[in-house]
Amino acid sequence: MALRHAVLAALLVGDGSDAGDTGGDSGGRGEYSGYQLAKAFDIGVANFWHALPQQLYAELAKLEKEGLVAGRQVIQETRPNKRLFRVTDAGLAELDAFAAASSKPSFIRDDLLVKVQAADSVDTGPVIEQLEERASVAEAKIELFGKVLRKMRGELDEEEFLRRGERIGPYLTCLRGLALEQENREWSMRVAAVLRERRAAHVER
Amino acid sequence: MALRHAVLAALLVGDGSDAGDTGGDSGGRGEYSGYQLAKAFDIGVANFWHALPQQLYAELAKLEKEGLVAGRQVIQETRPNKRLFRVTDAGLAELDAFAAASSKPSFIRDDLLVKVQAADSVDTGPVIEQLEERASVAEAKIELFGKVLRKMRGELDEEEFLRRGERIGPYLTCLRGLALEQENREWSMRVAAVLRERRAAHVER
DNA sequence: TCATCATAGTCAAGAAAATGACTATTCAGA
DNA sequence: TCTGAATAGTCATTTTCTTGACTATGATGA
Repeated sequence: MALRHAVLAALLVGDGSDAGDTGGDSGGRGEYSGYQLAKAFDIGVANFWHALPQQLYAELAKLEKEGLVAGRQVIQETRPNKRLFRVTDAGLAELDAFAAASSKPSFIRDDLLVKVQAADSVDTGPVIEQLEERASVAEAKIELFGKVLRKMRGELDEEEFLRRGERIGPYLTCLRGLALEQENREWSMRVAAVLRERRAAHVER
Repeated sequence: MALRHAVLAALLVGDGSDAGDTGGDSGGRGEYSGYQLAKAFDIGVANFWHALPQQLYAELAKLEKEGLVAGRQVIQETRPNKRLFRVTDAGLAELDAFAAASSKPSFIRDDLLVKVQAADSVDTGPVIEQLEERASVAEAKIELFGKVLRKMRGELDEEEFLRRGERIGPYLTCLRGLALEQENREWSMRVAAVLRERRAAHVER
């Protein structure tokens, strides 16, 4: 019972879609199809919540049945039809209650760290490769986040934006993603270097 | 099929136990009871792999059935009897294969980040409290990790240890945990401050 | 023209994980 | 003497996740 809140939070951000009707302010609430949501999840929310598209579709269906989101069919001619969802007032109330309740400790699971933990007992060759691969993926994400952040804050500088901007939630979580990936890159590169040196020393010996 | 590798990696570290027999080198492999493993997981492995005690017991039983770990009964008079497990050669081979295979992308899930993402639409009061709570928990972990790292490297300084120390895997993962918690603390404090300021501005308005 | 990508989903089986309760014993402290 | 914490586990139910399919259409590129 927790993916639901991530979905609600992601839906709230709204916009970023190419959905025709920009008319009618819905109280800062956006509209997404399951498909769009899946993509938004991938780049934004994935920094703190991982989920597969199938889960999102299933969760949206459940949320609709419970009245926390409202869906409407959009018939398209050039594309398959889709259903757009927006958060209802009940959904907003649910999110508010969630925010007030105590948080579960954060949950992490990382194969690569397990491999590093076992580095003294296994062949480090492939592990080094994976660390370098990860560092370069992190690098790419860092650039992406930089762009996303610049776009979100527009003309304002960061301090200014955080003080007066409307809708800073996604900005703050994106900052976290950025810091995480920077840390990820630093650590991966350092560990790769350490393991490489030790391999070299081992061969010479 | 992945918790198993985290368990194997954790078992390899070994030692830290008060088990009587320190005689007989087992090739750098330690021995743990399920109970001890659960505690070791909590402080060490939990930085990159979260698991409940029940899962560990279940996984140890499976691993034993498959011959990847070997258990032996230890009869105790002052305490309930226990079973100690050590990784077998087959277990080591399994870990090695795992290390060589490609890694799944890391998996993260964090309630508090979901709340921050929704910060523009919910009451931020409780969220601020939770952020501050998290910062202080992170602070405590930072100190703990500092101690653990100092203990692991002994007399040597870090560079020296990473070059010549035996068993650096757990050290490297602990470094990661440290960096993660530092980042966690910085971010939590900053976000709490930003949200506080905005609340204040909102009231004045 | 054929292949493949992007859009927009749905379904079902099986593995894994979370939850919550339950059994025992010993030791320390109120 | 009673309570509660630490040690050392086990069991069963439910929920959640993962895996791997399958259905369509339109646009893009070779």
